[in-house]
Amino acid sequence: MFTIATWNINSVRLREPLVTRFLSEEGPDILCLQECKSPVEKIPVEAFRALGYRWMVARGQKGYNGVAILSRLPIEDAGDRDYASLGHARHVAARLENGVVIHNFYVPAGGDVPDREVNVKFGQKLDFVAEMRDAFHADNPTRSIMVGDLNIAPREDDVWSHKQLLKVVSHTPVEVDHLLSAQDAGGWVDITRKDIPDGQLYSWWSYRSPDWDVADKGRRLDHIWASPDIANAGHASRVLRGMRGWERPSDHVPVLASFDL
DNA sequence: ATGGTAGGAGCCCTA
Repeated sequence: MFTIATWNINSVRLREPLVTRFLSEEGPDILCLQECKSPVEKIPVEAFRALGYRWMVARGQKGYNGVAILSRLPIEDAGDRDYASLGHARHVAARLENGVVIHNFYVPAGGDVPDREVNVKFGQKLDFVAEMRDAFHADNPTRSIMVGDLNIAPREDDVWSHKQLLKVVSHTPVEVDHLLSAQDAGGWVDITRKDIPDGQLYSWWSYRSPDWDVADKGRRLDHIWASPDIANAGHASRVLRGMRGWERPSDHVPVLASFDL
């Protein structure tokens, strides 16, 4: 059995103390980070190594994006793909000794206007997810787990107001269609919603909303999916809402799951 | 219809 967590950290260097606190308190076997905003060589690996996280597979760039997989189980680099040819560090994969492959994604946020004719970034987001769909269709993933900040909240109960967010990037029908097509192409099972099927569930609250806890205008942007052959092994999903209230928090909180593999 | 906050780089971009 192992546990896996995904967390958009919004600067791994600034929030090194939060990462070490989380690793100490929760002790996931694998932690997938997004928005590290750091070249790989400047990620504070020694602090993580001191807590037993001896392995890291990462892709980075200065200032933007960046994905890393920290692990206290041995992992090897399983490559990356430049979805939508953006030249961004938004995907990396690692392989455990038991053959399970972990994909860590940071899907583009997509800008403010949900129209690719007037907002290039929205088109890039749709293209990115369409290429994920094509890759999953071609690869037919098995013994695989995919996690990350997908920047799309697919279900009505993944947002604070379905009606008010229908034209807000992250919950528009075209984005949801793209995401569900990618999920379907790989046969991926949404482990978080398999375990927590009912009710409002969020992993992100904007920095711009003070009083985030009371207002609770959240969205579920962070996901853990499993290939269909191992979906039954996934269980014990959690979303650590309380961490949004930590000092100098990320605007995202960790999502966790366990796998009996 | 608007503005609200945060991080990194470096006087503006992205989220």
